[in-house]
Amino acid sequence: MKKYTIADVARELGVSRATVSRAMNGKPGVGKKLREEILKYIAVVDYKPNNLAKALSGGKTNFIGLILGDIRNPFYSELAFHVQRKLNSEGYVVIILNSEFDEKRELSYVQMAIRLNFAGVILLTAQNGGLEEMLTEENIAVVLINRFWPGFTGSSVISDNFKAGYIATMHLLELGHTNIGFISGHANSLASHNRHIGYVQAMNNLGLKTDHLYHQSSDLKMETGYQIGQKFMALPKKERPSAIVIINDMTALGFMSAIKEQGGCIPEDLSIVSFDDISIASVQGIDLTTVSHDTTNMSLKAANLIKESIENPAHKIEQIIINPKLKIRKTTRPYHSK
Amino acid sequence: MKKYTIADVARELGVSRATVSRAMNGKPGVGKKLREEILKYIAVVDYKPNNLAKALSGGKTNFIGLILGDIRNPFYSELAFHVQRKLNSEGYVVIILNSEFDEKRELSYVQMAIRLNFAGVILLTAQNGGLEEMLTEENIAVVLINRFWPGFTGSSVISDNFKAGYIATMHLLELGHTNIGFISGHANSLASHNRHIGYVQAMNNLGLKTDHLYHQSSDLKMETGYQIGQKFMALPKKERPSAIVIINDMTALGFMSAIKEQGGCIPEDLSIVSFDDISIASVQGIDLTTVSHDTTNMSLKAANLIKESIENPAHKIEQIIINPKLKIRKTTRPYHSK
DNA sequence: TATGATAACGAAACCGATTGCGTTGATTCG
DNA sequence: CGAATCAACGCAATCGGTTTCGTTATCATA
Repeated sequence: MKKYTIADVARELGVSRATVSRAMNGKPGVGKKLREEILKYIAVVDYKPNNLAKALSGGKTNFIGLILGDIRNPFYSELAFHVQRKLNSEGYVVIILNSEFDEKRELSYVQMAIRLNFAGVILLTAQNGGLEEMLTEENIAVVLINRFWPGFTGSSVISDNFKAGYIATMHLLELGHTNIGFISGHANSLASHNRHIGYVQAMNNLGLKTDHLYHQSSDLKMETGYQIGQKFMALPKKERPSAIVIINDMTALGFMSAIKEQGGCIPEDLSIVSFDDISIASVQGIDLTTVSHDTTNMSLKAANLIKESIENPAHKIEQIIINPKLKIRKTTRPYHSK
Repeated sequence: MKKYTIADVARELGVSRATVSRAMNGKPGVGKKLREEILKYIAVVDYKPNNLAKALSGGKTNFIGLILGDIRNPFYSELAFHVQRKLNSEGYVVIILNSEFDEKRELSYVQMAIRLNFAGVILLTAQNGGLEEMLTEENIAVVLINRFWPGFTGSSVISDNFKAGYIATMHLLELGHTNIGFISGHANSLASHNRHIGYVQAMNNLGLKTDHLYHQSSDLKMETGYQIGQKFMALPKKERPSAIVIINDMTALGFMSAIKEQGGCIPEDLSIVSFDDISIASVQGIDLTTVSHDTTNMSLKAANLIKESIENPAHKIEQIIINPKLKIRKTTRPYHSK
């Protein structure tokens, strides 16, 4: 595989490198005939410009960073998959970065992205660290998913998390549950916050107070859900709620696993509804009742937004809201006392 | 965030850029005292060299490509997570690339990696396309996971897939099953091939022929497993095996889901053992009997191997074999006729 | 026909690093 | 004390592109 450089192409064709560059990039300053000749030659020898050099001079790479919490969480990996597929087909290279929900790591990734002239970053993690000032002044496109901060001037795609929390809770209320617990996510997560508000709202609508109800928080991992589940089973029965809204499917999976392991039955003893609708939520034996965000759609929207804001600097800023849908499966059932 | 360049640092310190470069990279040609002064200054202003420029001149980036089939598959995402974490901590940026099991895409990723002066690539996908000649001559480190080709001169880490197939099958045989089916993976996958050989060997040891037994193949996706499961249930009962060895957990999950949906019971009607031991395999309600490869360990080994072969060109080539372990859970049970 | 405008192209600087080579100064040795 | 040696450093080329600016050729217009 011989590596062609722009100098090779220029030499072979007897023109200057500048001309080849202009011809490739569709810039004026090259005659129609010569341009065609150059493009044809480039196609024949399969010359591809070196993106590193391009970035060094031109300012931007074709790299897009996708910063997320943990790629092992199917919700993230499904999003990442579709974002990557879409953006690849548009000529970008997407770089998945696991922050592990650590603000420091997230920050250092963003710094790297800026230093390496990434064309853009998509921020998916829940934190809201000191990224604002850093990102707004820099020449880098930013798209937020399920996240926002005051004064953010880019585009974003957000699931209507308030509604998600609301419909999840309403479903349980309609089944007759009143003692409904909540397991939230990271303290500074917008998604978690809004889902909780939706939950509180739904409860309040029926005159139910949530202050003293069961409340835990998870870092979204299955293991953590498992631990919370173990502690739950250690509770006296009368202190247990009859239903719980859980911040994400993975936590719910771990939680349910602990419950069943200790002899608990779902949904007989406890109804559960969570969020994300990851693909395994629907397998038989799991059958998780959960709120779906239409991950594929979210990914595509985010990919389009970042593409747009990179390629068309004067694009209009959009804030896309994804409509969550409740998928009723088998982890919820009508309330029955005792 | 002011962007420091090496020229800034040099100017501030009143030395040449060359000296700064040499000081940073631990190369001779700088006095002890001056070197310390430079390093201190660099630390204070938090200057980080631009990797793009570095790559352009020096030849190598600190990028390592990780080419895999589909990040949505937990087996891959778990591997990717640990590889990335380890290599990050060593100063590399790992770029996850989804081939979607398409040889063409895999090829184009490898070309990209070469063109962009990636320090190395880790190949995880099952294919065996025309990568050999391309990779061997290029100045790029290569590590193979669960994959090999004749004449490959790099390091690799491979699960003992023959043994994996063997112990999976032996487990079923010991439970009294004799009519044992097999669902394999991609046709050109080494892992799939060797697991199948292990299966055949175990069967043959007991004088059992496998020629006319149930045999399907999957592309490792859950949906595909589901489809295979549906077709399975359409079979007359007497044509169904009493146990099946399935190439990976995700296929097994989909398969089992279809079985249960159609009223089948596992393990009562059908015993199943698969491979990978992804984290959800152990949740209550799934309890998949599966063969574990110690993913974390595989990842770490692979990360170390590529680091070694990048940083120490005269490294000795290693081929690490991972010992698979059977995790017996609840999808297998003794054979009972009718 | 002379003049000005415009399009097409090349020369060279530049992006931010690394590195080969040349120069300087100090040290060592005869 | 003079010469050789060597460590320490600066200069400038280089990587592979882009972009500014200047030059030349072409064409239209007066």
